[in-house]
Amino acid sequence: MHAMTIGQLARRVGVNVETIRFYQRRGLLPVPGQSGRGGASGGVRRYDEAVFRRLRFIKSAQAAGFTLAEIGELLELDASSDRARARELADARIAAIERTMAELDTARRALIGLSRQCAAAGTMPCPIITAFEQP
Amino acid sequence: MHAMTIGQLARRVGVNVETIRFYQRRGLLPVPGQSGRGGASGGVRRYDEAVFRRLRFIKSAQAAGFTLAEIGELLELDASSDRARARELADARIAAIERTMAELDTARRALIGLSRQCAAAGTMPCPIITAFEQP
DNA sequence: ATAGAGTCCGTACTATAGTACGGAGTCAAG
DNA sequence: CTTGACTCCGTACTATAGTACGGACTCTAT
Repeated sequence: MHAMTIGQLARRVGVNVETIRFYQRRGLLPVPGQSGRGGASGGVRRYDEAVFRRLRFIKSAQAAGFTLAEIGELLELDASSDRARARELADARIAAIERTMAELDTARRALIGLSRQCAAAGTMPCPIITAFEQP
Repeated sequence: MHAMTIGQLARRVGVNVETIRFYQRRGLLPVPGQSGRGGASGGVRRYDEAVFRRLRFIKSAQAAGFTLAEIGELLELDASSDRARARELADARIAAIERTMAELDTARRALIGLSRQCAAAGTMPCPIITAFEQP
């Protein structure tokens, strides 16, 4: 199941081929050597399970809200096994997530109330619009 | 309290002067006429309460997760009083917020568990790193 | 009346996360 | 042995939301 081409890898993880190349340029993914038997540098690069897992790692971490820069750092920590720093990053991310969630919840409650008011005809200026004019 | 300069307006709302100019270019804020007594087009533009409220609206809506494009639409709806469309936008935003919150909560729970595991020394490969290698 | 702060305006640049394009080379099947 | 799909690589472009810069002008206070 290993030794995929870039296209197979991309399909398997559900990303664009160009995205993989972009991650390579950013140093997030290794660039395997070409398997052009002979010499110089011809041939198609082959990707193994390790790269697959690494790419999946990037996508999971991204879903957790890490930026590519932070993910890069996590990947380096993997090599250096600096657990304290990894925990630091995780804790910072948890705090950021909690702040974001609180903000989103405020906005959500406000919008739900507004949508209901708006649905109930009668009030003349649209409450959704006017609500945001307050501080 | 009205008839502010752009800098006063910016300070009052807590944005950069350049940001106001940017919103003007995007058509989100009106560009008042210059008050250069005389003629042509010299002088400093003056901003009144209406612009202040509009700018505050933009910032509030943005905090609720609306993009500038959506905010532009909301502002146009204000003029046309298309309540159904405003409600549509609000409801779409509520749904998007709820999806985001669910995702963030999943990530948050995962990170909390990982951070705890990582803190409890013993496990050799850092769990924060390895966890993201799973699907 | 002159200095200094602030404004006007256009253009250019930043960050983040990709997407798209085009030519050259490679690989597998018919 | 050629066709067609895929890959390689560099460069360029996209979207979103601003920031920064520089010269000319205006306004206010001393």
